[in-house]
Amino acid sequence: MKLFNTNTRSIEEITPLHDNTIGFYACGPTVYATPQIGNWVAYIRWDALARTLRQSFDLNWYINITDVGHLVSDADDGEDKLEKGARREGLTAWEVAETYTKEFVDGLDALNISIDRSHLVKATDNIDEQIQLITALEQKGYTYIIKDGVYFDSTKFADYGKMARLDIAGLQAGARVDVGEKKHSTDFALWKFTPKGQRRDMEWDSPWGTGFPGWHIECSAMAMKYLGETLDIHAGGIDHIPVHHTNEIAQSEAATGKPFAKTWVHSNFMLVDGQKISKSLQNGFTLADLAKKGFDALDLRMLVLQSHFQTESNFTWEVLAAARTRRKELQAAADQRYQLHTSATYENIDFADVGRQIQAVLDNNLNTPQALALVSSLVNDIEKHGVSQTQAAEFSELLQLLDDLLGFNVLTSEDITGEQQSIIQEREAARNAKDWATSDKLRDTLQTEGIGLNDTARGTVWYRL
RNA sequence: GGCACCUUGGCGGAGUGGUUACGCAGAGGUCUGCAAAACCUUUUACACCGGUUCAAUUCCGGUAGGUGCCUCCA
Repeated sequence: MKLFNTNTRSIEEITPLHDNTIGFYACGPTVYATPQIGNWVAYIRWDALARTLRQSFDLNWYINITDVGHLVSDADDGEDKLEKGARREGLTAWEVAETYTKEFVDGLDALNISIDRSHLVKATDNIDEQIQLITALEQKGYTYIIKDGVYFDSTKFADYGKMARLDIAGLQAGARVDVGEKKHSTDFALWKFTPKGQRRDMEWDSPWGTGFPGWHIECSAMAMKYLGETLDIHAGGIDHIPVHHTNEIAQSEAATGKPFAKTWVHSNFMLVDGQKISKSLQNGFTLADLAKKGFDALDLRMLVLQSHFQTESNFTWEVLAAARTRRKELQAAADQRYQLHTSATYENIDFADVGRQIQAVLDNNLNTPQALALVSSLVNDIEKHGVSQTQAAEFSELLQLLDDLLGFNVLTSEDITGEQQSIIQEREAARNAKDWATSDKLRDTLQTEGIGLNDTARGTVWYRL
């Protein structure tokens, strides 16, 4: 497949570094609060990427759980988000991490995100690896120690900020960066010391003193531990480009002397009502907020996949409702696998070809909107022509492919019950007898059971409301 | 202030140097016991101004407006 590589700003063919395996690392959540829709966007997109990659390669996908060390400011001062969250909620940092890690995993389940749950790796389970990486950097002379921690000297890494195209001089001229004791504004903490006389919920011994790892080091340490020194693909939000990914590249490549990742992909932001998601606007809706309004998490999945990952997208409740309708139409088409017709009157759809087309557009820089356009055209054709019994196998194969690639779980819906089948037949009999009262009453009965009916030329077709 | 991006029909959102994207929503009609579906029609989509070209929404330049990052964030 082809993918836009932020590092080169061009679309490139993905070819595995080793055998046929793609090592894929996506930056994960800091588990200190309930994830909101903006957070989910990236994981939904990376899931689509993963599903597409699996069609061609063996995929080895990891996401980190940042359960320590993410400071409230990239300036390396300020508090650890976990410790702050803990104080806010009267819990320990460990309890906060556990609570929100569970929420994250529950969300992955609801959104049908296909990462192996054992590949969700925690920063706190990999402290030794982080210390080892810092040690390697220290031995190569990239670090220095000041009062509050061990820092990476960004000026010793020649290509610092290359991917982000940072204008270091411009950054340093800006008055907004408070350098503090750091030697340069772009230097960053590798290890932070627990302040004298304090105790943190989360702290570890290290060669430099008791403390905790910086935010950036965990990603490098875990990515390289699980996937090797050079990753095939590293993903994250576009906001990570200038600081987090810039620092990951610097510390990883300084330590190994090898490229950290071959391909970098970045997910653009989703706005809400055209504005950025922020606490003050209270527009950071959670999956629970969606559920309260009667939406399924998969409706959000549809909304997100309707736009391309590199473009800025927009969330409104109206758009979410449109996405829900679109998803239900897809489900209704899939449910016709239980209602195959025997008539030769209707045109056969070339399901295999549709599948190939969908794969092709996804292989072309993960064009999910075009894939969904093809799906919708297919849905229209199915509504029009139905699916013939002679095509049962091809149709099932295509539905399986759609579930594999897009993850809407269309194959999980069950056939209607025998009782419901009988009601449909009774209604047919009533209609033939022109007993409209009975006919309508039976239709209402099914409606209360969540089944809608269409009386098509092929006969009555049911769908789930 | 520095850097980058965007501007497509009521909303969302692809794509293309000359052909209906697609979805949702609205209006009228055909059909139907009704409903739904289907079908037909409909509201002359590509910010504006120039340029290149036989031809630009699609390439180039400018103008206007918007957004993002630089500061927690996907």
